[in-house]
Amino acid sequence: MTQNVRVRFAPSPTGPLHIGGVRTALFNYLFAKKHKGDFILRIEDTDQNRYVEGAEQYIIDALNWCGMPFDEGVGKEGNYGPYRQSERKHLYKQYADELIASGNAYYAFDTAETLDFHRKDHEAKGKTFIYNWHNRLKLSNSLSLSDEDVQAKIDAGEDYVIRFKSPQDETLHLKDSIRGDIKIDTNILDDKVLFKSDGMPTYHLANIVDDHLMEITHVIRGEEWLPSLALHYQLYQAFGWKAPEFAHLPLILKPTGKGKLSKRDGDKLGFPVFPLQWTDPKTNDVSRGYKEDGYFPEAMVNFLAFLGWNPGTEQEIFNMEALINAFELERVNKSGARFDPDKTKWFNHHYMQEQSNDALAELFKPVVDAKLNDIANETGSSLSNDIDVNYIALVIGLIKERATFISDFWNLSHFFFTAPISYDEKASKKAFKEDTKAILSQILTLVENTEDFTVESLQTSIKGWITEQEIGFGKVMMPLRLALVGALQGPDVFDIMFMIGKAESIKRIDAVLNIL
RNA sequence: GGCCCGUUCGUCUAUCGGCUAGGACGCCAGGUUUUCAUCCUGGUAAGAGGGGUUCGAUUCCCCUACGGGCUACCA
Repeated sequence: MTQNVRVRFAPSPTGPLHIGGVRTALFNYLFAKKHKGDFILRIEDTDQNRYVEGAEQYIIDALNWCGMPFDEGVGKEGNYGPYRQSERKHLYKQYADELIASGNAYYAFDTAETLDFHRKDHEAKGKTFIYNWHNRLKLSNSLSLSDEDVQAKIDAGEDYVIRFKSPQDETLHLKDSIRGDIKIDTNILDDKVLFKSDGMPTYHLANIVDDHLMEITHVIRGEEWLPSLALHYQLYQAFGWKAPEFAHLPLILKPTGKGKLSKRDGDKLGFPVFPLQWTDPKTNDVSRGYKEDGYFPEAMVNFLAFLGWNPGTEQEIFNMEALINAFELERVNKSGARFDPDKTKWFNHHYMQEQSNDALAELFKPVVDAKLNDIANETGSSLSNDIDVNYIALVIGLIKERATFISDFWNLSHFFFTAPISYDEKASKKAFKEDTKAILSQILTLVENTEDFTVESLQTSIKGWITEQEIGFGKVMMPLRLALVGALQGPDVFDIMFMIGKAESIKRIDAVLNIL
């Protein structure tokens, strides 16, 4: 009987999740769903100093927006809760004690100042201070002090931490599903703090205890945890527990410059690094999000999946279901991936085309209403500010292939809703010639005389007239377009006329005739 | 500094000893659209360097260089 796959995403609520974190969550989610397993959200809030209000809810909202809901976690209690480490506080001490009893850990009383002094002192000599076998006995802990002294210190209420007793002269053989075998000499490992003087466990202890208690089978996390793997392996060994499989994901690097993508890069480099907008509760600074910038979650997920993973085929468009089917940990890369905002846009353009015109119209309608309202206020004219959503959907059908974001819509479609208030200068020079007035007045007559105002009949009558008169198409179509749109851009001229209707078409041609 | 991980077009990547080194984004050119964009076609551009192993290395090993991570009573 094979064990049911259980993976967890275990962020720390120190702020909004950035796309590196989202990618880690995504790979966990894909792996879980691929194996019909469970995806668990555990909040690692053992550092009370770094807790940020709202961060936890943000993480949950972000996962939901991306379409990767968790099966168990905060607010979705399963059989392994609670899922917030702060609420599991009472659990950890006994495990730390167990390690002391088995000789795998010890009490340490060194103050932060002492340790700090040693670190600075070593640094000044070009060395690194490591708290382990080679200097343990010179420091203040239950290995260097007598049992009575230790007891006395504890009884006196002196602060202490519990440290892992890292072994000497051993070679650890670690396994990582992505990187293969890694050998580590235990002599260079330090005696990490497992239990803090504030009564909270550190990440290392809490993580191992919870992963064990929650029966996590695969730990998929960022590469920044690779150096801790040796400690974690040893902890499983010390407890006599079976270790899960580990997979360390490559990091996401800045688009330009050095280092891994950081939370601050977004606002600096002009693209979002967060899935959703985030307002810092302390400073009120707002950081933009993919959602608010107009990205579809499918586009972000698709793009993120390809940062460090690929299916081995030439297919690049994958929705969540397809990703779940294709995903394999074995095909995750080892090297860090530079983040490329341009490619995200390309994905967004693709997913834009897959959206229905009706759904997009619902989203675009408020924008149209607001814009028309602004124009009405500015010009004093009375424009309808309640455009039929079906009309908007038709407009979107004509323009969406040229849009990457919904925010592109207005610039691509304003002439469907309101007459041009000015004519592009360069375009005017190109389109308005001496004979334009004569030509346009003829067109005006044609338009006026078009009984059934359809694209076909307009086409037949205008194109027919042009052919008949033996004038160049450009001489007619360019000024006509300029009259309707205000610039030399946009969809087919006849589509535009049909959409805005006969009266409005006549009005716009007339307006140009008056200024020529 | 120490330890660990990595290194193919500008970027994301394919290749699991035998290829004219493939695809995508970007960029450039042409075509469609007498507009603009989309779209289509084509082009541009790469296995860090040096040693091995091998009939043959981008692929395996070593060294160097470079990049990245970690080095907290943070996760």
